[in-house]
Amino acid sequence: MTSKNNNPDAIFGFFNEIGIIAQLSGNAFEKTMPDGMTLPQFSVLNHLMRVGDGHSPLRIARAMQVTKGAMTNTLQHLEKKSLITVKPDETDGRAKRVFITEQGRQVRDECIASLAPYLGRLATDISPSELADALPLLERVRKWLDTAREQPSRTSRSG
Amino acid sequence: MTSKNNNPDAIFGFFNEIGIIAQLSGNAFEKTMPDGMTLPQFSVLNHLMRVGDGHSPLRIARAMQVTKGAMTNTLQHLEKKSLITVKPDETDGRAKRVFITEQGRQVRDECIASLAPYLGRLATDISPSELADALPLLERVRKWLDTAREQPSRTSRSG
DNA sequence: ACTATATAGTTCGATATTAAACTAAATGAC
DNA sequence: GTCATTTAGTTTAATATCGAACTATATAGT
Repeated sequence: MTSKNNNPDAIFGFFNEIGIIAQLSGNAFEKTMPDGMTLPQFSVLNHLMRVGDGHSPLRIARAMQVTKGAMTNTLQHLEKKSLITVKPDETDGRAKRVFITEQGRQVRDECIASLAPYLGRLATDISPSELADALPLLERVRKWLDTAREQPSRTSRSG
Repeated sequence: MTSKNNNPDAIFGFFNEIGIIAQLSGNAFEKTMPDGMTLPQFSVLNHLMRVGDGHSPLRIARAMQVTKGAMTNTLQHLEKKSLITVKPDETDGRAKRVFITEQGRQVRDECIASLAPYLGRLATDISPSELADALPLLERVRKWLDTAREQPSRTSRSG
């Protein structure tokens, strides 16, 4: 009887798995992290290292696909731990600029290091190339969702 | 220089996309939902319809891969809205049994119905069969995470 | 029976998320 | 220059999550 329309089922199953994986992997991640490092905090730290720092909170929020309120929260935590510094933007009085500190770099490196054993175990059972093969579809889905989200109001983007 | 070790990158990218998709799809889902229906609440409702009701909160929590605390919270919300009823288990004084109400069934059906247009738009751009093709890998990853999670303590499972 | 342990569920504290209201500064109309 | 609109960031109120502490019941060992 479930063959009536299998489309919804496939889509549903897909997003259901995605949701559970996100949750389980996030938990596993934070459990391997030193201190009280959380996934969003690490993501920002990692972002600052990869694409460079000095950008505005809003720009980082868009890159991470979270709201600016969420980014304010995350940045406040990181700043309290002295892993980043936030300075006012000289040329724009309402903007700020985010910089990673030396301590922030160290912590980020430690996080990556402490993650290695776990990733190694994962790679033993599920080959990274398989994961890589799935990436194009995931990116397509993510971009579709991102676009669909902005269709109604067409705010933001291109920040 | 990023070619030094591409394994972590592939794995990282995979889970990063997964995380963002989970977040965006969850938001999109809740935006199309009537009332204040949330994804976890709907998931429980849907679960009760698909596998049948009368099970314990802990069993449902395990099926959804969340903690029992999270399930307590979700069930309390659903019960407040009269979408489920929770009765004591006759044969086990510390357990409860969860039942979906008639109103719960209706709301669940309305949720599915209100979701259809969105799924239709999605299916136009990304074929459901592509999503279905990705399912086996996702399931494998999910199960791996689930197993790895329980390796240290070996609690629960098989509820 | 008594005691120790395990299980079911709740509560608490920390974290996160969104959406919406709000403040402050920049930009544009005129 | 003045006023309206947009943009950057914060704050607030819901919701959710986890993990750990806690209560109550069941089970096992002796």
